[in-house]
Amino acid sequence: MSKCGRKKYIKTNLRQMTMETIESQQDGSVTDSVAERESADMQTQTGQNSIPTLAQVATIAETDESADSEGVIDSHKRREILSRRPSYRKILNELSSDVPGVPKIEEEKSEEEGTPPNIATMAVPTSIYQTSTGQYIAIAQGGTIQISNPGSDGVQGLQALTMTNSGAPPPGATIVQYAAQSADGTQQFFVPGSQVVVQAATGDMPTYQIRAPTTALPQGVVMAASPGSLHSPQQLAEEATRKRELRLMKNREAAKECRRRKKEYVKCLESRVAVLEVQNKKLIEELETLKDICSPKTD
DNA sequence: CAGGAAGGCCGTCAAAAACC
DNA sequence: GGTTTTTGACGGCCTTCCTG
Repeated sequence: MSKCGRKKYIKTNLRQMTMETIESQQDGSVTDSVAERESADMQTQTGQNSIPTLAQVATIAETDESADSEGVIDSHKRREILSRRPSYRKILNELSSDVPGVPKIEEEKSEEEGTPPNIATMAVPTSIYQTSTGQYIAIAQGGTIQISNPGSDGVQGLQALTMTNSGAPPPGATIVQYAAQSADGTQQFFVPGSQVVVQAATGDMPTYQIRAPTTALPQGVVMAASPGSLHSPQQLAEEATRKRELRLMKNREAAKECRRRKKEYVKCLESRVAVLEVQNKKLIEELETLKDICSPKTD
């Protein structure tokens, strides 16, 4: 198996292995779980898994090995074999409802990621726009504008502005416009509600102002209108690009969140394994004690 | 110290699941 | 049934550790 193939194999089977471990322990089988787990770990690392209950994994392993010799892997076939389980959140929440003490994965972000002190409220954004310098502007329901720097991690770096005179945008006229640079060295973003966000171009800490729009568009303004009002192929292309970037940004964040949940899920399973191992050990000891009591030596 | 192996993290794509 | 969310898979980049 190549380095990459091996790496992917381990990644692919991690979740299935841990789930099987938990499920087998839930069956109530009293075994030497430590030895078994170590054995399973070895099998995972060598890619030679042959545990009967992991028929799917074994199939993958065989496919993978034969693929190494043939040099071609049909990823679609893999997908078909690896039927998806419910989401980590769902599994963990089901686990936690069965077993008290197992933490739930909250719908909202956990407190450790908490709200930065400079943000009063984190309203759910209804529109997200990217500026020509890569910054993101999110416009929330209450007229709050959040500006995020691309280099920042997560919500850190978000800045909130509240529009004092935000009226409802004209129906069917959701328009965002952004300019590369205006003549006075500022950057301007035109947002729904006929507002203009102006970014000062100097200093490490950019400043933003909400202004009433001037009658004429500044030089260099690029307009991205709603699809219904698009005409030229260039505008269509820009709209498509904007949509794609928005989708990519959303998916990037979703992937981050998914990985965070996955880590939490794995942590939870590991702690659960530890608890069950202790339980198992106690039960074995209890069994031995009872055996001693019930079968006294006959001399 | 160079080079390879191993593993972690990230962005992206695509498909399944969930939602409305 | 269309849209959004979630997640497996993949490839790339980076770091760490080990070996010659």
